[in-house]
Amino acid sequence: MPRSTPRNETMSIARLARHLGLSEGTISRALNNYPDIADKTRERVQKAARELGYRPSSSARRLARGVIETIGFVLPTCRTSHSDPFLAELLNGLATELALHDWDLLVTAVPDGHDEVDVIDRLVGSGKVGGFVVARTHRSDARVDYLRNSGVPFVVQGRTDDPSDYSWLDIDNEQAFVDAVSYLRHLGHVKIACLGGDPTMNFAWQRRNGYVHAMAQQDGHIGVGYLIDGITDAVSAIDATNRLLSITRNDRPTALLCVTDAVAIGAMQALNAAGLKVGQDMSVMGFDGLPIGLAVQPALTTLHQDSYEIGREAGRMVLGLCTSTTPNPSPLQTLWQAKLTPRASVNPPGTSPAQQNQGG
Amino acid sequence: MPRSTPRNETMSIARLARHLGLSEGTISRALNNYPDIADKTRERVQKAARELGYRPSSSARRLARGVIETIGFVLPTCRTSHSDPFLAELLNGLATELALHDWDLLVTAVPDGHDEVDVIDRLVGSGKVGGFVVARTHRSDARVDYLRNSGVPFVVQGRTDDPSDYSWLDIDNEQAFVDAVSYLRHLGHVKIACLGGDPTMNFAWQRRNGYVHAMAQQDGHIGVGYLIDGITDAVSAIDATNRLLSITRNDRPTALLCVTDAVAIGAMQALNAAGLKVGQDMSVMGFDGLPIGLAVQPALTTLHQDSYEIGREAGRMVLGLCTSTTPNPSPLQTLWQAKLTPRASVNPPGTSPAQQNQGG
DNA sequence: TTGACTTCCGAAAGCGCTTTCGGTAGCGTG
DNA sequence: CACGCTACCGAAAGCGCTTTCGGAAGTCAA
Repeated sequence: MPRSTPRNETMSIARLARHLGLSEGTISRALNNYPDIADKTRERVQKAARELGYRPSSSARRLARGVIETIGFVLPTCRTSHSDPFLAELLNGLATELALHDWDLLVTAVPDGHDEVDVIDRLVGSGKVGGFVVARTHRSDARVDYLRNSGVPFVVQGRTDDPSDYSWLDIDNEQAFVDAVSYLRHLGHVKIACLGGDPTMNFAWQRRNGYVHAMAQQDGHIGVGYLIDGITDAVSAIDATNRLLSITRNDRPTALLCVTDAVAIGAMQALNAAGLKVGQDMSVMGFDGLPIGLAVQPALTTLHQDSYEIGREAGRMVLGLCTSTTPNPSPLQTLWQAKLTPRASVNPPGTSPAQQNQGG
Repeated sequence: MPRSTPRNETMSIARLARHLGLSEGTISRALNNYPDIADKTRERVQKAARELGYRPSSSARRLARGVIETIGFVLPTCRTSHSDPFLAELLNGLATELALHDWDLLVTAVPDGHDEVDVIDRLVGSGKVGGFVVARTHRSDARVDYLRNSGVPFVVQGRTDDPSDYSWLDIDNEQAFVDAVSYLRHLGHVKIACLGGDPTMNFAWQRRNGYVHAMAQQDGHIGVGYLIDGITDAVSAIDATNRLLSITRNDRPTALLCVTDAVAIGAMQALNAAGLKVGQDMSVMGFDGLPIGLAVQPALTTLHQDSYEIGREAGRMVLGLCTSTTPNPSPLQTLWQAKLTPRASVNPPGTSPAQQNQGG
């Protein structure tokens, strides 16, 4: 079990130096692969360090080198997206990418009554983090505004209304919903409704815009009451769907575009409860590609985004900014396309059970 | 010359000292509320520090004081519980509690091909964290074994098979499933089946045991094929439920206890697909209290656990251990009770729609 | 043998903060 | 006025590491 011995008191570089009869400076340079150390010495030092379980103190190293090698991340406060699967995966990808480069991820939450920007400011000001990642951006986002003139390298997952002069990566939400509308119209749907999310969140706003623009361009008719904003979870989706169902039979939409899978699942429940068949009486489409979309009946057609990979990429980008030697690196901006994933919850209008898509 | 504007350069304690005509030591003691500093001086220093935006460098402070004030957390690797709502909430609670005490949370992931214990070891060894929190414990857990003789204070969310000599907090999973069985039997159910989770995960094992013991004690009969292990998500739940439905009519269970809400929702989908009415033909019960349980039809009876509060408590406990002055503080152990939350998915066997529980 | 290099390592000065120790001023007491 | 005492602050030694600088060997050509 050649892991560091538990009873490992403080194994400092000084002890190592004494042990080997070398100076501290030599040890340090040997361990950090400086070229002016004899190969024989370097190996001897590295071997001893390994055997004695020496680990440089990161505080001391950071202080001496003046680097941080830590990225900050603030958990979004919005109570509505509490059990947010997207976020968990994003965090996982981000942490993985950073771990692979021996950087740390400092995660903090915003306690009730505290200001989110203050929390970021403390992290940055005390030199605890050398870079930042923010997620779940609002159309106008105080965090981004703060970071923009803080001098700290940062990457935004999502964009704000004015995304020109900073680094971000985002799903092309608008295009995704344009594609979704095209897909539905291609199948023959004309009366397409939309359950939009919180309009202050940019991803929801963009998706909503994609719907509105695509409907306009494709001569689609957005019927009265077809567009319902502010739907953030399955519970509010049920309510909204029931409002759609109160529209008179002739004007009722045949397809329903939902801002997230969670909302789509709520909509499906409401349709079931009303005795309507999803995929026949009404087609339903979500966004995210959650695993549960495969479990529901019928399986949920969705726009899939790989949050884990988005997290990884966010990590790569912020590392790139932090380790860049140029004083003011130009912003990195990456746009991803969501993948339309057809399943059984969407079919041409008036489909009979026999003709229905295979789920899966 | 007068420096009115706070330069954005590094505002060190040395600059502050020069600015005020005091020594660095005095500044430090003034800011840290040492008693041997004149009130007048203290106020003058704190005012200047505030105005000039001075923030002590945390690396330097940590190095000098020999404290860490950072807690480590490793994201679980299990691919199955990827978009795990429980974990996201736990993290939120933990981060909140730590933030309130100005401690940091260092989150890391385990990249593919890396060893989880090595990851912890590096964090501990390099002095990056002064305490640890682990979640999603296995019955036999290498992480706990490592931490147990590492000397680092740590708290485990969940327990291992031998939970005697370390600090943990956990839901009383076994009791919860005992209660669940009692509840179902009280309603008249005798043929009760169970979809258990990954038996190497302790929470799943405990719940399964609760089911087995309660059935034995209450003269319940665990029919052939009634207990199915290894169900970790909605997709595998569908498959397992179909197996239950292949049992001949007379022996078929009338109630189904599921290891998690996600599994329960999969089971409900399978029952629906088979043309059975959940809450009438078969009662279904989950565990977690996810919001989506309110959105499904019928609403899901569940055993609710407040993951956010569990995270908060984990934070309190690990802070307690880390700041304890006694050299070997005795372990803190907290057991929580899950709250049985009756909803429409559970009713006495043979309930007609009219008699059914109200959802909500 | 000398000088000019090269190779390799030790000495020492930090990084920005904390904390011990000691000293000065000011106070009161006899 | 000497004494002790307290209140307050400065000097300085770290914390554990990095990095510059310079010097002692060793190498090679002339």
